Amino acid sequence: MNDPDFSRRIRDAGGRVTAARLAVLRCLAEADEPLTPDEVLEHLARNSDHVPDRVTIYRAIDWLAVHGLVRRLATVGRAARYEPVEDREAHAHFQCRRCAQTRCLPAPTPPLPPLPSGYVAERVELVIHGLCAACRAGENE
Amino acid sequence: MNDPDFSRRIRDAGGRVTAARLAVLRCLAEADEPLTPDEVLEHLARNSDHVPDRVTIYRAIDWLAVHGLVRRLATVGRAARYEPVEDREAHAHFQCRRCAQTRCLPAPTPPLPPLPSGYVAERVELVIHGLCAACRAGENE
DNA sequence: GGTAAAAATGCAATAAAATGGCAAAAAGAC
DNA sequence: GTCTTTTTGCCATTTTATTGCATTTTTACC
Ligand SMILES: [Mn+2]
Ligand SMILES: [Mn+2]
Ligand SMILES: [Zn+2]
Ligand SMILES: [Zn+2]
Repeated sequence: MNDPDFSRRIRDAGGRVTAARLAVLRCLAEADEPLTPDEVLEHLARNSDHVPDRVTIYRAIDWLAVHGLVRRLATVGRAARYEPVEDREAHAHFQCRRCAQTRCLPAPTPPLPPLPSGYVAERVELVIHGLCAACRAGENE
Repeated sequence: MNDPDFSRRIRDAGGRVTAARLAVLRCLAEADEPLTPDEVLEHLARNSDHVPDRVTIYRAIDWLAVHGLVRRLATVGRAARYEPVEDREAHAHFQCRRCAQTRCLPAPTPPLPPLPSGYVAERVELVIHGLCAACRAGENE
């Protein structure tokens, strides 16, 4: 599956269309929640034919982020999480403090608050911290 | 300076009042922006008499966070950032993508959006990503 | 299709941030 | 001051990410 849209977006961003970039981008687009680089590697190891090196995944994600095809979320966990930048309006995320699950919420991002002079905003991010349904149910384990 | 209020809050939380906990809590309270554990260590190394071990700082911060005296922010950088939990209403933060400066904004946190059923929110966090005044000025360096 | 230049990759080494184990030290109750 | 429990310091280790460099892949051009 050599999705022509992914290829085009990479080419339009001025980069070379490589197996690693396509695989990473497709992986993030198919996931229904933001993934860590390691989770991307796991997914590719299970579902893909050619599995890129871990460093290549880091570099591919990084390139995609710098060129606006994916975005890195602010997280409380140790690992970074990424999601594809798509048509969908920017939205809020829920982060479970127990299992670190991060999931997209329907809520749109709130409006930009006033900033100190000279500061320029590029993105507004809303993070809800709490317990997911599963963790709440089994909290006393 | 053995601030009785900090001591009391630690004791009320059920812990022992130690030099490290007091120093870390005071450091975060005196800083005007959220700090990383390493920045706390630097501050203490410069301003304090007894400088705790790095691991002790991690453990003190962690204890303070678990007991609600400080809170950990969601960040895009690799290092965690903490700020004291004080009287002040929960507020938004600005994170500079170039220098990683994180600063408190006057804007209060927006209301909680609807969550999937079974999910419980404990905190709402608003993060503004962009460029700080200094980085914007010198962006082409 | 073949060739050359530029960009991307794999692999090993290294760095940054955080955590775990354990004996020694400090804190608090008496 | 003594005793018990908690905390600390030190060292080793883990997790996550980055860097250097030779090799491979991509793309532009013929
Ligand atoms: Mn999302
Ligand atoms: Mn703040
Ligand atoms: Zn959970
Ligand atoms: Zn800046």
